[in-house]
Amino acid sequence: MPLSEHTESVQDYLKTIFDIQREHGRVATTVLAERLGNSPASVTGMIKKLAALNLVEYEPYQGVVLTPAGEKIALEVIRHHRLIERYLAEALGVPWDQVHAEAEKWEHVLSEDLEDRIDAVLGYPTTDPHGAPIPRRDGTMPPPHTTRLSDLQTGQSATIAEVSDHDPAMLRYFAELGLRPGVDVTVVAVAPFGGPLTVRLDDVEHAVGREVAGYVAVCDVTSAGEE
Amino acid sequence: MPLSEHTESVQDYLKTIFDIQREHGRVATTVLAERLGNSPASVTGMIKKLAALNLVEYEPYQGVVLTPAGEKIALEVIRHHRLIERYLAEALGVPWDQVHAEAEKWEHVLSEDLEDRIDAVLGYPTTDPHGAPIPRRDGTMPPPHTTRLSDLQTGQSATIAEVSDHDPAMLRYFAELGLRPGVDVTVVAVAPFGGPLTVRLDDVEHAVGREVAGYVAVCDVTSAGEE
DNA sequence: GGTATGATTTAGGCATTCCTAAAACCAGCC
DNA sequence: GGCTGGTTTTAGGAATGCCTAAATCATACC
Ligand SMILES: [Mn+2]
Ligand SMILES: [Mn+2]
Ligand SMILES: [Mn+2]
Ligand SMILES: [Mn+2]
Repeated sequence: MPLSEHTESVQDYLKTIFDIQREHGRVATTVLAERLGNSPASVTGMIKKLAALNLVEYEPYQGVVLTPAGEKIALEVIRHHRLIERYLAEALGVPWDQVHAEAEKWEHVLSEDLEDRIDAVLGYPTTDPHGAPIPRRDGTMPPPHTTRLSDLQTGQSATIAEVSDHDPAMLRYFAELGLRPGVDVTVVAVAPFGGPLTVRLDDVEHAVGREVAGYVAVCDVTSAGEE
Repeated sequence: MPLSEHTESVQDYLKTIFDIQREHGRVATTVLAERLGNSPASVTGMIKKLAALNLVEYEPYQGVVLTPAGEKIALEVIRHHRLIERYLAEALGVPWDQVHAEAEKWEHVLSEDLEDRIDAVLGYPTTDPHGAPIPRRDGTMPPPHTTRLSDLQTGQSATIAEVSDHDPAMLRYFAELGLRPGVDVTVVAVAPFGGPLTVRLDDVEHAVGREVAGYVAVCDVTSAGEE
């Protein structure tokens, strides 16, 4: 049952359900509708179809959860998406704030053969340009990074793991700051009352809003003085 | 009015009408239906829609001709298609009998920005892997080659200009023969009663059916003894 | 000039996927 | 335990693009 057995709509629903499930567990109709930009009524309709295809478990009024079959397809679509983003950035020089839109369409028409060729040309990468993990061919994927830049305390250092890829303007802002996956960051100060963080990137200090810092995931956190 | 203003279906209709128009002039409903794999009734329906959009001139029972607006879109789709084929073959090593299927889908979701990047990476190519001309950005395209390999007489030589790309099995056959655009070919013998041609390619002689030779266009024809 | 034949269009339907408006449901609160 | 506000589903409909079967048309031939 290759990807092409399902419509673009079904693929996008499953991918989105997968994303929401990672954050919220069970997926409510309204949340899914909001994320997809469709009306809740439309989402109820499609959800019933997905349930009939055994791609989600649906409990009326209680939202949905992916079945193993649904999750498998979601991971295939996400693999396409992230491999394409990586390829566009690396091989064709597409700016990282534009790769998402292009991948959103191409992901649905990429053949398995071309997927493999792209994977090989890139040297079997494990993350997309925003640091998000690329699902493996066998349908496994590393767990997401749970620590956010906004969780760090004054004096702590970390490595940027992943940035949110849904707002192109925010991505351009991150690029200006030099804030990209793999770069080390140190929190110099944290303003009170939900105020900004002052962070050092490449020996330059920047003040970053608390909310924006919530869109950045980090790893390898160390406190001042630690190894 | 970018390509994306029109559905994939409309794009494929216009592209196919353009192709048929090159060969037959006015495009009959049945011919279009045959080429698209749709029923004639469906084609009549879509044709009316295209006429309402001013993309074709439609005379009931007399078929259609593209308007300038329709031709412009057709050429944009064909440009996408052929640039993609060239890119897949050159940058990703996709065999030339497989590029068509991949391009058929991707052509509809390629952004203008990515089109330009691909064009630049390839060094602004003028033909696809099968030798077909790539329409220019300004919507112009060189005329097709009209002389076919099957038109040559014994003793004549020529250069392969273009091969038909619609039958993957035939493309694999051509590849085996070393028959590809740019290669020189000499007709050693022509069998009577519509029989095969004996041709020399790379100093090796092959017998090729008359019908198959009709799917190969040539240029720079010279007769034996000529310069 | 009538007529058969094939090409084309019309008629009626179906599947997808979306919408708005109205009804039904569920949970938290008094 | 009933109200109520927000969530979710149902009802009814629209657009797109395809189908088959049944007219209808054009034209080439007798
Ligand atoms: Mn998508
Ligand atoms: Mn991404
Ligand atoms: Mn196509
Ligand atoms: Mn081609």
